[in-house]
Amino acid sequence: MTSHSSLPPMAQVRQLPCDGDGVCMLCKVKPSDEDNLSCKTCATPWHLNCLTSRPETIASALQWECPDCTSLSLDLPPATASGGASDDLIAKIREIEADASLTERQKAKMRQELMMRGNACLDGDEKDHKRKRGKEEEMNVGRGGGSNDVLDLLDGSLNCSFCMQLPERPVTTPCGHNFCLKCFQKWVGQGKRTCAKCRCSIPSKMASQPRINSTLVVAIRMAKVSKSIGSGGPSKVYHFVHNRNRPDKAYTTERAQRSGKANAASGKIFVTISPDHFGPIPAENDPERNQGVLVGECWEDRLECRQWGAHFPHVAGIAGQSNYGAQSVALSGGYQDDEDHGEWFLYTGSGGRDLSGNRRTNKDQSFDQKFEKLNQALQVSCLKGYPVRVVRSHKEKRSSYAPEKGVRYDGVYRIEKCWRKVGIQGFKVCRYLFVRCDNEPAPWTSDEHGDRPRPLPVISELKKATEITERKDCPLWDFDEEECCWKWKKPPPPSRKRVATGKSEDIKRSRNAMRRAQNMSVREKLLKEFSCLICRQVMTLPITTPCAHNFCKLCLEDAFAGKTFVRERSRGGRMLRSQKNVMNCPSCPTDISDFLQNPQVNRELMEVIESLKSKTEEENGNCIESSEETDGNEDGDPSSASAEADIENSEITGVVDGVQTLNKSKPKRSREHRKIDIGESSLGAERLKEGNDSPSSPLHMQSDDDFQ
DNA sequence: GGGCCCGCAGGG
DNA sequence: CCCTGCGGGCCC
Repeated sequence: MTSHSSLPPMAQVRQLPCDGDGVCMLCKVKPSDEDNLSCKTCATPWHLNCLTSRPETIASALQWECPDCTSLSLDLPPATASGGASDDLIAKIREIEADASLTERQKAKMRQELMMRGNACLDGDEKDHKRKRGKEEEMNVGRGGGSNDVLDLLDGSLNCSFCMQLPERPVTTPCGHNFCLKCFQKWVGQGKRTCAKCRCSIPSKMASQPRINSTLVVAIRMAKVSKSIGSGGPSKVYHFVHNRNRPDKAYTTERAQRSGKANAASGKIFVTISPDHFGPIPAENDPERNQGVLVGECWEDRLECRQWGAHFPHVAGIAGQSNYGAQSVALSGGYQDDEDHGEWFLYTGSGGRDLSGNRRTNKDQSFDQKFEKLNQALQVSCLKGYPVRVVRSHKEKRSSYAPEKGVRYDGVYRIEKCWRKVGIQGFKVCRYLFVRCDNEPAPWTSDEHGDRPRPLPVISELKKATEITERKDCPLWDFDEEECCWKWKKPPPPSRKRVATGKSEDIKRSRNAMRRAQNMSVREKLLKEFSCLICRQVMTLPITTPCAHNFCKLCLEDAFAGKTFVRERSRGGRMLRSQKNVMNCPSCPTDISDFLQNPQVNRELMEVIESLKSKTEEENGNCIESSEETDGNEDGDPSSASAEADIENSEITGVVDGVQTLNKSKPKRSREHRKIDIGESSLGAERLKEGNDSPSSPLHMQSDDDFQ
C-alpha cells in the first residue's frame, strides 16, 4: 500500500489541515492558492507543502482525498461483507458532491451527517437527538429570510461542526469550539481526543465529564424565543434566571451567624407554600418577587435552597411522608447507583446504611433498602402520578447535567416506575425512574418550550428487578393536549401542614431591573447574557473554561496576574511543594491550571458578540454603553448588589491556600482598555513572551496527548 | 480530598 | 422522644 492511510497513526496525527482562516495548523502559514489543496470528499483545505504524501499530477490533485478521509475506513468498525460500509459511505459522499442541485453548505451538512452516522448503531438518546435535529432543520427551512435576525446571527457562528446546527446542550472545548453534548460525546466515544475543529487535544476530564455551557444555552433559547414571537408564533414569555435578580444573601438566624453554617439553623422560608406542597412553586406563593421559583434558579447550598421551598430537608435527599407522597428529591451524588440523563434519571432510595454515632453520611451500605418511610413516599408519588420537584447539586460529579456550583432547581418530574434490585455495593436498593414533565424548559436545553410527553426509556436493569411498581390509574399531574401544558388533572392532595412562613421583611429588591429588562431589545438582552463573570461587562475576548464559565481573556489574566503559582501545603509539620500548580476558576472551585497553560478565545462566541454589538450600536448609537454605566452605579439595583456578592464569593472560592486571589483593589478596566487586538496570542503565549523564568509564568507542562 | 464532628429538621 | 438524613466547616 502506498497511500497515506497505511501510515502509522502517529504519522497521521502529524498531518493537520488549515484552520477556519485558511492558516495551516502545522506550519502556521497561510498557503498561497497554488499550495492550497482541497479534499474532494470533505472539501477541507490543506497545505500542500506540509503533506507527507502529495499528489503527483494535476489530475490526481483534483481527485485528492485528505488524510482524515482516507483514514475514515480505519475508524469504522469492520465491515460486514467485503467492500463494506466504509466504501459505501465514501460512495455516498461522492454522490453528494456530484449533486449539482445542492449548495456548498447543504453538501457540507449532508457530508457531516453521513460522517456522524457512520455505520454504528444509535442508542435511544442518540436517536432522539437525531430526530430532534431533523425537526429543527425543518423549522429552519420555514424560518426564511430575516437577515437582521439574532437567531441567524448565532446560527452562522456558533454551529456545532458535527450536525451543523446550533448546539443542543452546548459544550465548549478548552480551544474555544462549541459542540452539542451528544455530538461531542459520540466523538470522544470513538476514542477521539482532539477537537474536531482545530485538532487541539481534549483534556481527559473534558472528555469524560463535559459540562454544559449554560451561557450559550440561555442565549440560544432567548434568540429562538424572540424569533418565534417575531414570526407570530407562541407569544409565551419565558423567564431567564439571572443571578443578578436573586436576593443578595440568604437569610440566616442570629444563632446561625454565631455558629457558622455548619451548625446553622435554617433561615427564614421566603415562599408561602406548605412543606407538603406538590409541584412547581407559583408566583402567588412568592410574595417577595411575585415570580415563583423558576427552573434554573441556583442557590449556594441546601440551606438556601430550602429557604425557597424547592427542597425542604437540609440533609435528606427525599422530602415526603410515607403514606402521603414525596414532594421533592435532591441529586447530589450520594448514591453510586444513580444515573443521570437530564430529562430522565434513575434515583436510589435512602437507607441501608449504618449511621450510628456521629456518622451522618456513611457511604457504605450494610443492609437492604425497603419500600418504607421516604422510599415508600416516593412509591406513593409514583402510583398517584404526582409531580416531584428535582434539585441537582454540584456534588454530583458524574453527571453532565449537574450545576458546577451550588444547588439548582430543575423543574418537576414524574416517577414512572419503581423497583428493587441489587445495587453496586451488593445490597438491595430501591430504584425510581424519574421522567421530566415541566412546562418550563430544562436549564440545559435551548428549547423554547417545556417537556412534551415522551416514550419511556428502556431500562435494562428491570430484567433483574423485583417488586416492580407501575401506575395503573391516570396520573394526577398530566399533559393536557388541548392546553398544551402539564397540569393537575384532578386536585392535588390536601395539605396536612401549615405554611411555615411569616411575612419576610429581610429581602428588599427593586423591580426596576426587571422592568428595564422588559424594555430591552433581544439583542441587548443577549449581550447581557454574554457578560464576563468577573467584570460583569459584555465579554471582549470570551474564554470558556473547562468548567463552562465564561470570562474576558483580560479579566482572567488579571485574576491570576503576579501570583505565585507553586502550591504549598503543610503536611505532618513539613511544608510540601506540590509538583502540579493548582489554580481555581474564579467562579467555582475547579482547578483550571492545565487550561490556563494555553487558554483559547472562543472565537465563535466572539464573532456573535461583535455582530450583536455593532448591530445594536448601529441602531441605538451609544445607548448600550450609557445604560451599562448607569446600571452599575444605581443604588438598590439588585444586579450590582448581587454582582458584588458574586465577586465576593469568587474571592473565597478562587483562593488556593491564600496564594491566589482576585485583586479586588484593582480598578475596573475601562472599556477603552478592553479594546485590544484579538491576535492569535493566547494567555499562555503572552506569558511566554514575558519570559519563562518570571514568577508569574505558569509552568509549561506537556500533556501526554499533546503532540505539538 | 477524606474523615470527623457538629447541629438541625422532620418522620414516625 | 428517638432515629434518620445525598450538609457543611474544619482539621489533617
